[in-house]
Amino acid sequence: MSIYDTLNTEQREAVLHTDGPLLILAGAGSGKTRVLTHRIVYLIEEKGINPWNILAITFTNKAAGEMRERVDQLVGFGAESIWVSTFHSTCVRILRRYIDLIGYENNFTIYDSDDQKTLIKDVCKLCGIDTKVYKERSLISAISSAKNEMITPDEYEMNTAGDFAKMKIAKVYHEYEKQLRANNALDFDDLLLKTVQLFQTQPQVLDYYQERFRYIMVDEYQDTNTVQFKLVSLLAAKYQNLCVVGDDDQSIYKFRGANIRNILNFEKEFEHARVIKLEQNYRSTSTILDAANAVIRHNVGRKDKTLWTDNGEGDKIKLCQFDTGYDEAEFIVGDIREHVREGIASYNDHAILYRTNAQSRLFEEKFVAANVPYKIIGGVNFYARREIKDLLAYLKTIDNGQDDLAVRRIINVPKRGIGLTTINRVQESAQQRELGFYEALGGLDLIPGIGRGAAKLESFVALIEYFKGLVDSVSISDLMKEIIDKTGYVELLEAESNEEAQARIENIDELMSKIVAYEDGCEEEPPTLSGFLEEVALVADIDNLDETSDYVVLMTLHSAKGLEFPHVYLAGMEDGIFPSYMTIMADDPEEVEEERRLCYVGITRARENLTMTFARRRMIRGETQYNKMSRFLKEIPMNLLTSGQLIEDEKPEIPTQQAYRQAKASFRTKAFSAKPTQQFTVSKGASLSYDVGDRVRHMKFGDGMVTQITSGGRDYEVTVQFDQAGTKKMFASFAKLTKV
DNA sequence: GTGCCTGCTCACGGG
DNA sequence: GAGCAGGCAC
Repeated sequence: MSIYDTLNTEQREAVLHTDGPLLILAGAGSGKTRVLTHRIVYLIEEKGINPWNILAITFTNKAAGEMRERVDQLVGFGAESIWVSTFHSTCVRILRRYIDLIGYENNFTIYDSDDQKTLIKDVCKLCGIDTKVYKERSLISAISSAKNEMITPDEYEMNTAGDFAKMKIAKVYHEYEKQLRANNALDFDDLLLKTVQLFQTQPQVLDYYQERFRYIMVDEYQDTNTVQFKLVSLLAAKYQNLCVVGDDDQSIYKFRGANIRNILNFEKEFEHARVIKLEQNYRSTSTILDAANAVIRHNVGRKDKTLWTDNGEGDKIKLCQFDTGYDEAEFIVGDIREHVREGIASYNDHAILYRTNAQSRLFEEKFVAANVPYKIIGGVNFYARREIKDLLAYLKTIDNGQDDLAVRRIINVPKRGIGLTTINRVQESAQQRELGFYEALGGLDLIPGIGRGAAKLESFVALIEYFKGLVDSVSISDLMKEIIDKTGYVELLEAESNEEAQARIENIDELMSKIVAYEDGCEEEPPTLSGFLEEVALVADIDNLDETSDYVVLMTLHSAKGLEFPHVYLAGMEDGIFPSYMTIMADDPEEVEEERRLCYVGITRARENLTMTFARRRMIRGETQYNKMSRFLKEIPMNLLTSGQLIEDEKPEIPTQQAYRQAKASFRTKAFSAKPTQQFTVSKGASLSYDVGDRVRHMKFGDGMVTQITSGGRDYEVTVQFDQAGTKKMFASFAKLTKV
């Protein structure tokens, strides 16, 4: 009996098909990871392939680590020389070796989205672009999609077709690229794009990697974008041994460029590609699976497949409605506590999934109050915190003096009396002399008007040079200790002696232990500063999930991809939240389809129990919103559901005639009562051009009907039932509603 | 040059 | 509800 006997027919077929292109359409829970690991083992043990010749690309570092571990358990030796990593890590490794061939230095810096934003701001200032008209966010996303589609600034410029806005974007794109290059920095998209450009312009490098990676496997293929596809095609062009695994129904990253055509057209791109479908689900009960199938069936243009299972029917899916998000959180936390108390399950058997990170807050409150261990994945990234970014900027400055952003971040942190004026003078002088910012500090006497600032700048340079002198002789952790010591960073925080400063110090301690952990666990022979900074740049929040710790996990539906839990709660199942307001309002029906796929992902995370919850009203950014139950819930057949809380047919959200009268009456009594304080509001209210029952228009939410107007102190609180956006409560003076 | 206040904008997802 | 730019006083 061999390890391959445990696979089903299709799985075995996929494992044994080693040569030539192969597309595995693997439904949720169909054992694709098992197939991939067994395939690697088969290549090594049965086909005698050198592990060195195998490349496996996963979606997260965590998945990469797990895959290596599993292969390691199955093969005698050599697992460590298989190259298993994410697209981004793979590219960084290649670029660190060869990027000098396309005009960068090999110790380039990786810019995260914060750095990107800072740089774009600078660029806009430089190009005289008003960021009120052209939002940084949209500029970044325009540039990012261009890069994902491998459109260079020049090409972008040629395709503007006289479109004024596009010409502006082209200008920004040009300048942004110039600055990145000057800073010897790459953004996330560049990591992929530059690697493709490297391969396209340096045939000898491409040939080296084609020879090296004779067998290539790509997981989560449905979420690859155009440039990733190009990368894989280039690498696989010679030997054609490319195996991709994906599920078009789980494609949820269109917003960051994922191109679903990569999976739908695989057979066209790679002729003679073998296609194998894995449709048997080993994870969930049939009830859960039926619900998932029922939901996803509403999408058009998907590869036809139906998941089935011979797991039992299991429990029905619990559907619970609550008054507020607060009640929702309380119920879920209580439910989990009960499971644990009854010994049915442990904390880490439970996951709470939601659409947006902001939803985690209510849960956090309740978990703290209930003293239940929990872990929130995502939200504010550890490495995005100010103190961490500051200290890392020191490391970046020491590692790559060309990274102007890093230098400017720390030149006056902690405060050393170098103000904006001085910094701007240096900046100007640097530009004129075509030097980097830090370089320009070398010739202070050449900078006009620098005056008293010069001495301060000099001592800053001396400090950095001192650190640079340490790099080769001390470890990264010792270097960091020295930075903290010499700058007095922690000392200053200690002096503040408040809770916030204390939290920052704790974060710095955590950074120190992360550095030490890197040094201990580093695979590269001597741990390098660049190596550490790169690991920091490429970690995902989900990489920090530890399944062996006993805590309830909270995360977004996006983060949950690839995971599974016995008990899953899908919270906030409301139109406007999930599917999100933006996608409902979008003209493109594809947007709601992507949300539906996300729902499918969520449902299929559950092994035994699924609970879906929604609230009638909930506070969103300080505003009370009234949402209808999610359209996705209505797509689930009734016979699969049970109501944990009272559920009738959906409660009509539009108040009855009677309620109208009541609302109107209460408006009148309030408005015309004799209380002097309210007299004042009457005069205000008299200017309202609409009344209960009127149709009004809102700039963002569109048209709707006023259902209630109440006096809320200085202003009127108006409740409007919008045609598209649901019911919203807002202050009259802010809402700027017009009668239609 | 620094620190504080205010008002404004922005809130979907992430390597 | 939060973070940030810009204005202002010191």
